[in-house]
Amino acid sequence: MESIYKLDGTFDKHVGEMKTPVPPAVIKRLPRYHRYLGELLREGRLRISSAELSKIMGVTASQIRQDLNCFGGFGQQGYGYNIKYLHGKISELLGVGEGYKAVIVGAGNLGRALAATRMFERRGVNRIAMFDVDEKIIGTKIYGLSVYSIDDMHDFCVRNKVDIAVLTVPKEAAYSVADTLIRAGVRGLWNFANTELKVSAPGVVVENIHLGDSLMTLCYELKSSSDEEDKK
Amino acid sequence: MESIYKLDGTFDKHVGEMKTPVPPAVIKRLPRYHRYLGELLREGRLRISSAELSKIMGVTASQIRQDLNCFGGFGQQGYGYNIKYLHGKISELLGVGEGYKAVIVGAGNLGRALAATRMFERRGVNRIAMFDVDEKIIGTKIYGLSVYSIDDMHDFCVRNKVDIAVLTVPKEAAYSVADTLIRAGVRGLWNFANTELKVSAPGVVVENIHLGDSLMTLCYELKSSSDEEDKK
DNA sequence: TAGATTGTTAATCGATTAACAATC
DNA sequence: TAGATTGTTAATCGATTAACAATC
Repeated sequence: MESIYKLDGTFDKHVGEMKTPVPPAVIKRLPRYHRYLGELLREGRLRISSAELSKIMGVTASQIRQDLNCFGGFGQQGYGYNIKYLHGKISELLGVGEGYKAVIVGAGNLGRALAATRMFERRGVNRIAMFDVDEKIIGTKIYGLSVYSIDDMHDFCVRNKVDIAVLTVPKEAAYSVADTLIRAGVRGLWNFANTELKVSAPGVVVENIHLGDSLMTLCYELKSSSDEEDKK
Repeated sequence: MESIYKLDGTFDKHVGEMKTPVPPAVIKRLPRYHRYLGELLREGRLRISSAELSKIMGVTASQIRQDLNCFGGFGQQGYGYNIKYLHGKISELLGVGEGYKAVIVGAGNLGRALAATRMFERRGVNRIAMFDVDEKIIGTKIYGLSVYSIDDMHDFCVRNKVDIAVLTVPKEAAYSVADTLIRAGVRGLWNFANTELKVSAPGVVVENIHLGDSLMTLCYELKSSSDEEDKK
């Protein structure tokens, strides 16, 4: 079984031309592909077929091939997909390795929890500071991250060209904090405040997290599954 | 402008017959409707038209009417929707008020953060305990919740008929913890461990949370929006 | 070469939107 | 009643699956 893949992970075939705009449904699935491929990579696997990946991920092989083809021919007939190459390609598409700089605003429980994870490094995002209003913790370090006064946030973000802000503030504060951040040039808001941030500033993107929605979905499924039991 | 709605929120029209199975796309939207309607309710609003709600939520009025009609005629021609009635109906559908009992497994940063929120009460879910392996915190209380040894988890869950477990444990522990919980009769797993729990036990439902996926999506959008800027 | 597996087209399915008659 | 707004059907759009020819 021969391969056109070279050792350095490059590819002989002419690929990578972005064709039509990538469907939103495909984009939503990319992080999941990225996760699974990363795992396979860590296991030392070199290649995988759409059929095998489909079994692992619980989707159809057809969907995998269709999805990956939105970005150009990543695979090779008779061989499958090179895991390292594919993982790298998806990383690229998702902006891993862009070296984005992030700050965490709000050093409460959730802020601390996020400060403690390796989630950011893993995706090439650098956390460089935390901000809070609580005098007692300003000046301290939380998991290696310095906590500054929220009064210094604007200047800090301008000076350090911060790309992303993680909002773990009370919902009453969300809009004013977001406003300050956007005026300081921050373009990505990851919002955990208990409100849906709607921002119209051009070039600014927001990802609203609603854990409560997920809890509700769980309750719904729990209820549905009980209802079904009852029917029997 | 008259109304068929009575003061107690009931409804004269014959409604509520569940027709065809509700499309998954609609179910995914229900928590969001629930949130917005809850907010309108707190603002003291009594009724709303699909047109107005569509503006607030950023979806089409057509979709709202289509969605709500999956569950029966909740609205009234010429009047709109009664907010209290509609909110209650969606609560019911989602299983709010079923009085589910939940435990939090893992008293790390995220576990604490979840213990501190009012997210559970708000949705009628009662947290009744936390579990951890750390001797130093076993026996203490975190935001009013007693922390027990994970060794006692099985018996506790059986005795108290626990419905839902929130997993904030290291990913290495996730499967063994999940296994213990399921054997103790827990039927809903809300999984924050950094791995996708696949459970085949009948009647057990799992909601996997991958915050990292959301961060990646944010990076993707950030990158796309920069790319667009560049084009100009 | 023969076998495996992709890339891609065509068919199916489901979700969204538009339009308007029904009706409050 | 007249105006407003739903419920519902039909049209459109997008996403998924199936199938197979291309090709490594």
